[in-house]
Amino acid sequence: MNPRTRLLLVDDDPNFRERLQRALVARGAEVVAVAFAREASGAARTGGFDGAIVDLRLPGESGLDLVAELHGLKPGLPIVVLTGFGSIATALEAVRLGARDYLTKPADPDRILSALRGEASFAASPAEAPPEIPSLDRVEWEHIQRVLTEAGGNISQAARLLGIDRRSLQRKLAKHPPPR
Amino acid sequence: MNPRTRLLLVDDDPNFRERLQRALVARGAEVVAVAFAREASGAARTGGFDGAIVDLRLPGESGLDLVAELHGLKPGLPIVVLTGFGSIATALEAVRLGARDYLTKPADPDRILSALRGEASFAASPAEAPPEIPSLDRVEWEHIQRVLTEAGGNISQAARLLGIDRRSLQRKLAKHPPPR
DNA sequence: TCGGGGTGCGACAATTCACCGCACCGCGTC
DNA sequence: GACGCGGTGCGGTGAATTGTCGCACCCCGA
Repeated sequence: MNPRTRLLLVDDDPNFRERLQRALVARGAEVVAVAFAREASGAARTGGFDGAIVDLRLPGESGLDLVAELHGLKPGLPIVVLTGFGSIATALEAVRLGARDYLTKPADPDRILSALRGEASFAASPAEAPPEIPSLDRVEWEHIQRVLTEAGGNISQAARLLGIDRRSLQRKLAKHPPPR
Repeated sequence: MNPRTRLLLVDDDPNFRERLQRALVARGAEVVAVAFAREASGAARTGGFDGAIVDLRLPGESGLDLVAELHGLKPGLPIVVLTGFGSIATALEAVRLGARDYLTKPADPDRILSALRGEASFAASPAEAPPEIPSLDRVEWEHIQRVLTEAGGNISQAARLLGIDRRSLQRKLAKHPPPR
C-alpha cells in the first residue's frame, strides 16, 4: 500500500473489526473503523479515504445500501464488500452498486488490500478459473468454516445454525484439519 | 420477449442445449444453438443477435474468453453466463468481462430471459437478499444437485466427482426428497 | 454466590457409510 | 448374435459417524 493509505472499515462485529483493523494497520494503512452505516457515511463525507471495506451484514441498513451511498459520494472510491458467506446474486448486486470486489469471511487481509488496489480476486487467477468440482467433504468443510466464522467461533451456536449436534461439530473439527 | 428475439445459445452438452433451446423457442424467441466457442464467435459476427447465453464450461476455450470476445464484437449485447455451479470469483469475472448476469444450472428459462432483458437476478429480490444460514444438510443437498446436473444425471459419475460411494449417493437421493 | 451458557470429552445405541456382490439393461463392436 | 463395457438398482455386512446424555470445568453478569 502507498504510504499512509486511509481506509474506512465498516463492520458491526467488534472482534472481527478490531482484528482486521490491527492487521491492516500492521500492513501500513491508516484505518478508521466504525460499526454502523450511519457513522460510515458521516466519516466518508469528511475524511478523504483511499478505500472502504464494508460488511454486508450491518444492523439496520444493508451493507449494499451503504455501498451505493459511498459510491455516490465518491464514485472512484475502491470499495470491497465483506460478508460471512455470500451468494452469487448478492455479489453481483454489490459490484453493480459500485463495489470493486466481494470477499467472504474469513478474508485474508492481504487479499483485501490487493482487492482494493484493483488486483481483484479474479485477477489473481490470470487466465481463467476452471470451475472445479469440490468433493462433498470439501463443501461441507468450507461451509462449516463460514458458519463458524459467522458465529464468531462459537461452536454451540454454529452447530445450531448448521442443524447438527454440537458434539458432531466438535468431532468434525477435530478430525478434519485440512480436507484436501 | 419482443417479437422474434434472436438469441445465441452456446453449450456443449447436447441434451441441455436442446432442451433449453426448445424452452426458449416455446417462449417466442429465435434461437441459434451451437456447441463450441468457435462456432459461436462466427455466428455472432454474421447474425444480428439480441442476446447470448454462454455456458462457462466449454471444451477447449473457456466460456469466459468467449464472453470477452462477444462483448468485444458487440459491446451492447446482453450476455448471460450459465454454469453447472459457479463461484463468486468467476461470477464477478464474467460480469467484468462483459456479461450481464450469471446463473447456475439448472436455470429456469424464464429467469434467463429476464436476465437478458436486464431484469437481473438481484432485481428479482427487490430490497436485499439477507444472506441466510443454510443448514449443513441443505448445503450438501444443493451441492449434490449441482454436481448431478453437471454429470448429466449420471449417478456413478456424480458419486465419483463428489468423492463418495455410488451406493451412498443413491441412498441420499432416495431419502432426501426435499430437505427443507 | 448462584445461575446461564460455552467447552471438552467419555460412553453407547442408532444410523449411516464404504465396500462387496449380484442381476439386469442399453450400446457399441467384433 | 455374442461380447465387453458402463450404468442402475438393490441386498448384506462390518466399520465409521452421529445423536444423545452426562459430567466437569470455566467465565461472566446478576
